Amino acid sequence: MFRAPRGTDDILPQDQPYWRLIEQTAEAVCRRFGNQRIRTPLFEDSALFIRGVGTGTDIVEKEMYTFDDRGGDSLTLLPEGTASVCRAYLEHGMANLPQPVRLFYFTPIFRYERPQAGRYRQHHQFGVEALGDADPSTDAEVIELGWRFLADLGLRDLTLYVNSIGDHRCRPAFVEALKAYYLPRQEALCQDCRGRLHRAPLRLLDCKVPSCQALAQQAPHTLDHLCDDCTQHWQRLEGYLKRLEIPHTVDHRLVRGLDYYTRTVFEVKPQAEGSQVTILAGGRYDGLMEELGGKPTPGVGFGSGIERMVLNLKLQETQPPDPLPRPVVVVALGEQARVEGISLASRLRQNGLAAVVAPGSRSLKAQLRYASALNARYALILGDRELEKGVVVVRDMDKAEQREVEAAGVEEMVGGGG
RNA sequence: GUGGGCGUGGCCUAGUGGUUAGGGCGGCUGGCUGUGGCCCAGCAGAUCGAGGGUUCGAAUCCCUUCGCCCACCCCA
Repeated sequence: MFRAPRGTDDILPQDQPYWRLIEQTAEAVCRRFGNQRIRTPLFEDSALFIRGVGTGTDIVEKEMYTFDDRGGDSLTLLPEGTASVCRAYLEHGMANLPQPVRLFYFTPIFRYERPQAGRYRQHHQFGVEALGDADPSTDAEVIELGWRFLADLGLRDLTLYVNSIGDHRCRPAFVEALKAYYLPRQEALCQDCRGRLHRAPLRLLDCKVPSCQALAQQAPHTLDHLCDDCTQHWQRLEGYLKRLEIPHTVDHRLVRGLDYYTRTVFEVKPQAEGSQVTILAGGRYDGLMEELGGKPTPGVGFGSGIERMVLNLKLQETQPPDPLPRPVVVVALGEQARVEGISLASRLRQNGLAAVVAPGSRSLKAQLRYASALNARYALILGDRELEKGVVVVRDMDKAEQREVEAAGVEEMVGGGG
């Protein structure tokens, strides 16, 4: 027996209402904010991600699905969404459009990691990017978009965490300050953190080991080490968020895993305790375009995990609307009637109704049972008698009433019930 | 990569060494020779994840392996 590969999932019909709700909500919010949809390929030149995401990151070091195609090119399944969108921006000269260019996308994301609750090797993200504007009002706009999206979805008890991690000018000094703080305290760090001290010092701040958390509490704050421009950017952003009445918590220990972030970073988590719970996260990435070979172009955006939103909707017992129409089921007795039944169903569908033909070679009883199981509004019964008289028996499955109707008049009879 | 839990028909599950592995849901058929939902009956469907071992005898005990889940790492 074949099974879906580890860490992948079939999204079955019963879950589609959740997905539809999320996608429709996202699209509606984007429309209101003036963001347009973009679809990029599922794989890209491997170098795009190596350059964009950063060579030191776990994603690049051990999580990418990379392969050589038959022409010898190294390709990689998207491990995140932003790099592709930036590539498209540069490739299509979007710098010539009014800035910022506001985009959104839905895409599968592939990362080779051990699956667990809320984490998959293939998951799906709704992402938003605003490209070409460095002003903090754009950060605020993107955060507002994400916040409205989650609110419209009906997710409750969410917390928005924000922080600024500075830019290429002030971050090096902060990292030095951080090291200066931690070096004399190495003894107290967990094994992982001793390694981080040299490889990824910022990550010391969000270690979950209690002893490390205690140290992180006292560690230098990024906000105290920002350069003037970054400070001003941060203060203006906070002002906008307050004016927009978007509740947020400043989290000094919020850093992000991808190298390209500058200044603003943010994350949204539900109250529920757990680890794989971030449902939306993003930030500003002013150096990314240049890194990808384009002219320096600022950008800010976020990604949100659709599976995690489905998870949370289910946890809080939100019932998504399920607009499945109740079908009309055609019940045919005998081959002659079947031919007519198939054509009758076809006519109904062309008139916009949902119509299915019950499986043949079954008794009337069994076909009606089938209609019942499909939650049919009407059963249309066709047998030799009806064929002779040129009628169809229309059975109302809810009222358990039925009557003969001229074959030509069936649509009207049944039209309102779909 | 590391640690823990769990693997019995499509789904849920009983069964902790002893005759043909039991039940529920779901599926199909029948209970009217042209009438559903309830009820009743029947049928199909499991080499008890796989391999090896212990034993007169293994779903049950031991070993190995694979898979799933959860957690760490990291992330949406």
